[in-house]
Amino acid sequence: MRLLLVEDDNHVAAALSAVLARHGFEVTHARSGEEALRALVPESDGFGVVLLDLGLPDQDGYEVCGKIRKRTATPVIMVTARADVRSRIHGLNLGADDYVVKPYDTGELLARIHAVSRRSAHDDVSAPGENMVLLGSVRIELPNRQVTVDGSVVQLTRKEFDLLALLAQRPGVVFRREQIISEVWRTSWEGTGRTLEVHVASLRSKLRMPALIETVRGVGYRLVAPAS
Amino acid sequence: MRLLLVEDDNHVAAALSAVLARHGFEVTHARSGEEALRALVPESDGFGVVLLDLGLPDQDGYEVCGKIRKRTATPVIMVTARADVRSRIHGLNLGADDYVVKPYDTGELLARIHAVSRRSAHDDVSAPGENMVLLGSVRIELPNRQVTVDGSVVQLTRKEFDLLALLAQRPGVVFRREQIISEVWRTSWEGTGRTLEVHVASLRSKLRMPALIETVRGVGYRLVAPAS
DNA sequence: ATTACATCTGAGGGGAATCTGAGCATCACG
DNA sequence: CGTGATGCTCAGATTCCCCTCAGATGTAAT
Repeated sequence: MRLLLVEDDNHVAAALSAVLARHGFEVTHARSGEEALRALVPESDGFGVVLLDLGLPDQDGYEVCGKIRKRTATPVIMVTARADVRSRIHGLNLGADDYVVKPYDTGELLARIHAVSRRSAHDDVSAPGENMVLLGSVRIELPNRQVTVDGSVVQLTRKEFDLLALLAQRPGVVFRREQIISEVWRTSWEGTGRTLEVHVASLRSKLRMPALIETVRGVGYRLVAPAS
Repeated sequence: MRLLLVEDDNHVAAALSAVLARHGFEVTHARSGEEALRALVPESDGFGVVLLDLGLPDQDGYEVCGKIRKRTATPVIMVTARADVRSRIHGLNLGADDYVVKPYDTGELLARIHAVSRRSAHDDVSAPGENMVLLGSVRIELPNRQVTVDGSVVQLTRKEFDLLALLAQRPGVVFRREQIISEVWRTSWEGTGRTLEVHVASLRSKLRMPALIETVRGVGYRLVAPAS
């Protein structure tokens, strides 16, 4: 599995990389927040997990985490010397999947990496095998995030695609609103806005097939399955 | 979201339940490993996360975690006083999603619960057979909230479906009115309204099989088991 | 800085889902 | 039968949920 290590201290990074490599990880090293974000372009990232050290020179580590979260769904483990509870809560609420305080035990870190990546293994869209979904005239290519309707490409934004991809994982089954929000937005965040509806509306209009996404009143949404 | 709290100390459980409830969780309390496992029967589980205290009277907490993992994909957060690294690693490698050491900060616990449930909002891969109930010519598909009678789809509203799904969990057994109301309406009100009757009536008419839902005078309702 | 776009927020409205209450039907029991 | 208790039907009234829209905020590229 590929792992992105964000850490400004070269010595620490080298030592940790060695350990991780010995346990089967393919480590990429980023020295700054900017470098990390550049590596995480959604179309080509393929990282299974991000190890994010908060003591970065160029940006606030929390900001970086927030930006990562907006860009991809790749799980993030924060690593930092800041042990106080407030920092932990802040980090976790920004969408981090775990928060480890230095100094940490390497074995535990490894166990936590495994725990986190175990969870998101399902969502992995890196294997180019059966990662295409066909629904009537709509074709969804998960790996390259492309959608075509009647053969012509439709440009979807990041959230639009994530939303569609989620629903397309199981056509016909109903996804609850909260479920969709936590999967697509991945941040504990109140539901007072009309955000989800807006994105659904935009999707419906772009796919030129409003009936494809069915709203299940009081519950959520689902894709209508092609006649079975 | 539903949460299963496994904790043998009633005082601790009560206090924690209150906090969790105040943050929007619907808490079920299990006092032993056995009780927890009984609550996690696939058909009625629906828990978003399990909080597992390791200091249980009847079984070793780690074993319970392993058994839970074999039974469902519901995320597990271990809570324990055992702080040593070896225990943490052991727990995480057994399939726990997070490991929190007592005494913990409640806010952090909440943040971790959110982080964990966020990550795994959907992954219990469901065999279609398990989540489908057949009653004569009526077929109920739980995941996609669809009901068909003689092969043709019947549109049910939210309450109608919830009500039918509840009764269908145990065909033949009688559900008491109050029981139905607290399950479907998730509130223990209901003084004097004719609400339940109205929904039952509507269900009967939509299913075109009035005899399917039998009213048990003075008690409640039940589905008649397919008599054949 | 400017621009283009993506995303989020809040108000307003419509329509389905749900609730309510009164009167009617049915049941259990004498 | 007669009677009270319980469940049923029906038609508004009401609530709730979702959609649309228009602008505010945020983000990435020039």
